[in-house]
Amino acid sequence: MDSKNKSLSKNQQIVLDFIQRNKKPVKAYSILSSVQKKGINAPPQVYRALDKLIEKGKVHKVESQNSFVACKILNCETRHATIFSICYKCDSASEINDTKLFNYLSEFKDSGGAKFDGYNLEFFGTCNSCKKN
Amino acid sequence: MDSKNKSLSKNQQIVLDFIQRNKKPVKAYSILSSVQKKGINAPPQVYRALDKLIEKGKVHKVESQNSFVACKILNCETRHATIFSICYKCDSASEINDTKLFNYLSEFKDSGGAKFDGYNLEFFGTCNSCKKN
DNA sequence: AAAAATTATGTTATAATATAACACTACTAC
DNA sequence: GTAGTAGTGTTATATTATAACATAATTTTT
Repeated sequence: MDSKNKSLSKNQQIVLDFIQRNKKPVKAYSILSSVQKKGINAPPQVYRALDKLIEKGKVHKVESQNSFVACKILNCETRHATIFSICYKCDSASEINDTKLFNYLSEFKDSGGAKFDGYNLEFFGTCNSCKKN
Repeated sequence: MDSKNKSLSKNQQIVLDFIQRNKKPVKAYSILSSVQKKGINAPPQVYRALDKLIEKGKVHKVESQNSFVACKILNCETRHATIFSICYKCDSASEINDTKLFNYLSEFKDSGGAKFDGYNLEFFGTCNSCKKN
């Protein structure tokens, strides 16, 4: 077992393993049907695992797709500060790890001068592999 | 009828009127139940109107809430370049109209140097009225 | 180590969100 | 004036997510 996953429960680990095996974001019911052989039988088991994995920063939800993707940033703790680029042709999503943009958004203040607690940014475009085709 | 809404169909106008009357984002089925007296009876009628209103830039979808809000930016044509601040206590959402941030995101390039076609940014925090309470 | 509190699991049922498919109508545009 | 496009109405169904309840495992406190 991965040392950084030590604190995960059985179902959380099963769900995370599956998500990590996929390059693209996966849907909750796709997770469900893929882990039924491991003893996870019903939607609440998947959604509960997802909730905890998101809390722990292991997984992010791609809001515009209702899908879930593993965080590739080592020891990511930023539950609520995510930046994705999403291909509208093939639905692939990759996390953007751009320090300057990250800082810009983290420091951004509302009209009253107060910072926000978090953000979710999704860029839409054509991914490199779809551009070639 | 509002001149800038001239090209809207009957159902589109009914749905937009309802959304505009609400300060907060509204849910599709809440729209449905509110416009049944106007002759809209079924979900597809609402979702089709929403799709067109979004295309026309009159309405934006708040992805993290599955809700819909009227665009307050005059003659907004930016279907796919939205910035919201969302209160996680009361679920209110307001569109942020910050030219500098807008430009920053519009000019942002992926690792291959290509611009994106659009983006959706949602900031999360406590709105001013919830801060007071 | 026993009691209490927290976290996780398993299960059934159902709520909430969204679309497919089909028949028909209205409105452009040439 | 007919061909094409956009809009409407309807039924049924697909997809996404949670409520509610019973039980078990783990951790924390005493």
